[in-house]
Amino acid sequence: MSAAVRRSARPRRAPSRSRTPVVLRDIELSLPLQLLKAREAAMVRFRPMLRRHGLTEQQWRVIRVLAACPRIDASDLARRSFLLAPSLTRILQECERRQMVSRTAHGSDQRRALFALTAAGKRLFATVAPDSERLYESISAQFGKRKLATLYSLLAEFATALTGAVAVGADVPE
Amino acid sequence: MSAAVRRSARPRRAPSRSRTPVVLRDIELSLPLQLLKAREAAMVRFRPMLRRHGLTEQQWRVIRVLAACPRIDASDLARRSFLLAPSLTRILQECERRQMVSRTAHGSDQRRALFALTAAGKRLFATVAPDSERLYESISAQFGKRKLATLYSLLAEFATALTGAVAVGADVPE
DNA sequence: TGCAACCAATTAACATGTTAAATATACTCG
DNA sequence: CGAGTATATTTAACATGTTAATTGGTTGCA
Repeated sequence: MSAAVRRSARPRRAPSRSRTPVVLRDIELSLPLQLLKAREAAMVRFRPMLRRHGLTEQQWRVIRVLAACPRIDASDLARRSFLLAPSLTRILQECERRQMVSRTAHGSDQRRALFALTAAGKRLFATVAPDSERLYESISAQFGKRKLATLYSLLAEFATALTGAVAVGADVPE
Repeated sequence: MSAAVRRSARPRRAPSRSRTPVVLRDIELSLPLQLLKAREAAMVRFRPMLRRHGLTEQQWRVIRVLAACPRIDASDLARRSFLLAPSLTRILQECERRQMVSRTAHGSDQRRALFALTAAGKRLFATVAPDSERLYESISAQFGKRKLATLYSLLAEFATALTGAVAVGADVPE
């Protein structure tokens, strides 16, 4: 309240916009932060389910990609699961140790390694996938399929606008 | 090419949708992943700038909040900077060590600690903020202010729809 | 052929994310 | 007042994020 008193005692001036004070826009207008919050709102639902299956979010991303792309090399796997190479190295080591993923040599290029789901890995995927679908559907229903589609579209546009335009893309083959 | 040959040799069938195979929707339809990609598209621009100033993304989040809320306690700071308490503990320790942030006791509640920017912390903020604004403006211009506003709005709706509805909110005062 | 530039994957080092447990202080109600 | 409960912060332990450096293998080309 004393603030209000002091305010009325101050000389009036136009509603800001005169100087350029060293005041950053409110942190609520940080897009990275809002993207993080939205992501966390979703992950809060997925994480406990994955945890019950003994998986981290990133391990599950790897398994999902491997379920769709058998015998993929580490670089492609990193690109598709959107993980950095050092993270992927550790994750794959753990997945191999737990016999979910197998590694084989790449015939012609000895630098590369090829990865695939083991039988146990496939079983795990088949077990987790329905739970994942259920959660996704419930989120989709709660938020609205229409709005969800719009959101996807805007996110893709945003990523394209920022990366595609400056050729920072992750998808430049050959 | 041999794949194309084999494909044409296969018996034709309706475009799926008959059984319910253990095939999760394509990973490109993972909202958490798309949110992460969009966020990364933006962070790729901010990180090098922050790094030049010797800051991590999270340290900068803390400093921004402190610049707007002098003398805030750790719980509020965690909420507003969207950091988990253990992360915040470590970040604040480092910020104190570097004399950017000071810690004082909370008069009535000895459990709490109050934090504020030091003079050096304020100078740092004043130095970094304009760079941050510039990058934000360039992103805003590149993506389009109209679309950016729509995106913000959808993200907020999404977070509210998912957390507000189940009272997982982070903002329940008193 | 041989070396220089390049490339895939890993390692290193440090910061943060995530969950659970520990510590210390505050509150509450008998 | 005091045991029991709740809250604020920290610590612990492990997984991942981030950048830089390293290790082996490949390729182009003199």
